[in-house]
Amino acid sequence: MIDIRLIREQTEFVRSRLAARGGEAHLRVEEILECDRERRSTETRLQQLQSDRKRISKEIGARKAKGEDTASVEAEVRGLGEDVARLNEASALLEERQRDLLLQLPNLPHDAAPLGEDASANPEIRTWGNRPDFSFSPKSHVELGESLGLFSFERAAKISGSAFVCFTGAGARMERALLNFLLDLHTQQHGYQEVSTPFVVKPEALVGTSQLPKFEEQLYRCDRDELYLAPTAEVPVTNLHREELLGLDQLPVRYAAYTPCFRREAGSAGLGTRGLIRMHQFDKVELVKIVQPEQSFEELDRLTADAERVLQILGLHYRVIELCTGDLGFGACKTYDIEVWAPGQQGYLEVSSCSNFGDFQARRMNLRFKDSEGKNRFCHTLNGSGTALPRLFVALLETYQQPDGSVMVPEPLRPYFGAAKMG
RNA sequence: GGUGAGGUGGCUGAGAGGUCGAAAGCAGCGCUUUGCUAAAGCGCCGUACCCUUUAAAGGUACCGAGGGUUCGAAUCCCUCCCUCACCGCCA
Repeated sequence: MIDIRLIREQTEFVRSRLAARGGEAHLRVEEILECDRERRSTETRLQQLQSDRKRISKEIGARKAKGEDTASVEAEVRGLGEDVARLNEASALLEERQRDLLLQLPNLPHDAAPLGEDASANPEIRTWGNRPDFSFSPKSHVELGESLGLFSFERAAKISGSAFVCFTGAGARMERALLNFLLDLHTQQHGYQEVSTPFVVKPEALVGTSQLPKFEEQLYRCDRDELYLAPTAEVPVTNLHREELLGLDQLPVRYAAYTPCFRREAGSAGLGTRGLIRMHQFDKVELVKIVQPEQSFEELDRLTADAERVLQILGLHYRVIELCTGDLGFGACKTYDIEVWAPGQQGYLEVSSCSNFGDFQARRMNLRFKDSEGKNRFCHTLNGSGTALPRLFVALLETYQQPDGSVMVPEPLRPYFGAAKMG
């Protein structure tokens, strides 16, 4: 959520930053300011009336204490009550409307974010490793996995429909191996604390991290209980500290968490044809940080490096791109995507998206800290995948496939997987 | 699911229709005194919003949430949420 005072006082700056995203957000600014003006003038009138009422009521108390008659004064103040109630209602309505409008507004891109309209304008920041050479034509993970009996889409479809998968045998074991490998790496070598949260969350939590109110159609909802399936661990983990006032000594908070992620993928066509790449449910290890504002960009670089380390250890070629203003997610002010090379796809797959949200989420969830001068300020929040499991699985299968259709397991995974190859 | 007890500032905890934004204690900040890994005394010390300015002053609201009664609600009434205890059910 953007600070209404910033919008009020630096209107042109806000408008131009929003315009850099493309879309229509910047066209809403005038509407918000109009609502803000009306709200404030209503509040001022209300408060004047309340002040009058309070003064007179105190006088009544004082007179009664002296045993004087107060009937005439009471009659005088009685009429005020209705006016107060009316203005109170109007003011509450305007405040709610202003909040709704602000919740619909995306974050301002960071000043240094590259300008651009869409993904084609995302600059490549760096690459690591090289595309592997094959003496044969590399197969897709779908073909490899199904012939090795690692997973089945057909069986998953029987129980849950399309775009679900059931890992089986060595595939199920590899999923579990990757999970343990990732959590161990981040908690033992990168300084994250492991948390295991509920997977089902309240709407307030989703408002806090900004999936709601705008992206409701992407979420699985349990209507009877007003709960949603978490689309990413970002939601439960960041909201762990909602409505809190943290001490400086508690920062930075660094969490690593495994959760399944549930996404309706409404509007995505041809979902079922791409194997493990886009599914309604997938596993992910997420990294989340809550930090002081002064440190958030440095922490973003470290977060990205921590996620990259996964691919380096597994020997997978990847590149890092930065999202341009037009491709930036709703709540992010700066984002790096990590894309791993998938030989069977002859393309890069996004396995991690590392973002700094500035105080955008913290304002929504009222997450603050007490700074060294004793002032309460909003924290900055960050998150990034460390990493998504199925796409990592895809890259491993396609990168380490052998001519005979078996797949070598990279050395660091062997203790977790329990064997040197699949098949 | 049932019964009971509770939800008050960063924390602990009083208050039971008017002078209560709310005692006291702890923590924190400042000063004083004495001195070595500290003690005592005094003072300050909630948040949000509004107005005016951006320095200070002022105003309004906030005692789990939302309604109601009243000239006036932390205090009385209703609904809901949460916490704790016991019982029931159950991985």
